[in-house]
Amino acid sequence: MSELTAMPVAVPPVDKFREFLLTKGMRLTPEREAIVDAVYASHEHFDADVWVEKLERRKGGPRASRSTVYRTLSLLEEAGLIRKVARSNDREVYEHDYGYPQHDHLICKKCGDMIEFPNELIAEALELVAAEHGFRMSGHRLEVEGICANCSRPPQRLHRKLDMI
Amino acid sequence: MSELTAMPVAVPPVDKFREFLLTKGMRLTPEREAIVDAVYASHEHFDADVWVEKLERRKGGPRASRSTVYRTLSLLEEAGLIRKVARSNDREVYEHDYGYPQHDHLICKKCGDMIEFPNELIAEALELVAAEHGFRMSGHRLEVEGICANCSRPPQRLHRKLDMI
DNA sequence: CTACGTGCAAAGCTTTTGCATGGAA
DNA sequence: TTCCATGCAAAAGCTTTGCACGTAG
Repeated sequence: MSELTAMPVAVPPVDKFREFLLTKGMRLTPEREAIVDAVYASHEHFDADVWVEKLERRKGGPRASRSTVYRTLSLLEEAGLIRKVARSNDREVYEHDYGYPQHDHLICKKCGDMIEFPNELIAEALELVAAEHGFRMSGHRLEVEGICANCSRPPQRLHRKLDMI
Repeated sequence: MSELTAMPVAVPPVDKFREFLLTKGMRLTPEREAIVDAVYASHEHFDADVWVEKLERRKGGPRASRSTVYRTLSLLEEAGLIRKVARSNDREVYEHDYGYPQHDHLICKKCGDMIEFPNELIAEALELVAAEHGFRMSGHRLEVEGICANCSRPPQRLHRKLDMI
């Protein structure tokens, strides 16, 4: 997630989450808080296993079991804090959906890289389509598949000068 | 798949498939043919299990095992005859990608209905984005999520006249 | 005292794979 | 004879769930 800049947010994710939980009569436990913190510590894409690995046998700080991680990710999604962007290696890939501008992804079939791009144009087009169909749109998932610039470039030698001889 | 009209195709799917298999040194077996026929018998969306159920213990006509169905669907996808459109109930959902105009889907979270819409605008936007990034696009998958017109309409009585009293 | 949460292990699912058998070229 | 394919059953992998135990309120 290198191209787009994070937007400053008024309410920190944790608070947003606590709020959401309240409306459902649930609590912000240390485990849940640990997961939100972890997830929002960086803007990288991630899957459930990333946090299971880090939180299950953690030394310092609160731990969280595999079940709790999965359960909490579902809650975070429901709360609108994260969203599923794609599938990779049979795993759901998530990213922040709060405090971050709308975008979609070009996914390289070769190296697996995910390139973000802002999607205003597409979002507008979708608004139109939805309106036409009386469809109350709540979100979308767009995965564009292909080969990225790097991977489609023919392999080059490290020392360009040699080519000029 | 009710909104868009099928386009007449010069080469029938089976032939297209046979052609594809040839280039890979593979054969069009009765099992494979049965699966293509089944898949192209209607324009409905489908998942692997649909055909496993129908073909595994079929009485008349050629059968095909679960493995063969999965393997053949992969081949059909590779051949460009079908494509994955979405996931539903943890299953990949496919549709025809040959002899059918390009489109994407509005998916109703309530009734699960998938509404197709032509996607020229979006395709164009994607061409642009891809070009900007030197990305060689080979396809995309767009799932628009929300509530369809039917499901968002408040429940109505069958006899409208009663409402007019 | 009641309701919500956690962790563990087991179950659930779809999809993939190894392997022996069978058949086309 | 030599590959390619099939079918069966087992494996793989992620994700979900049942259950007993804790604990906040």
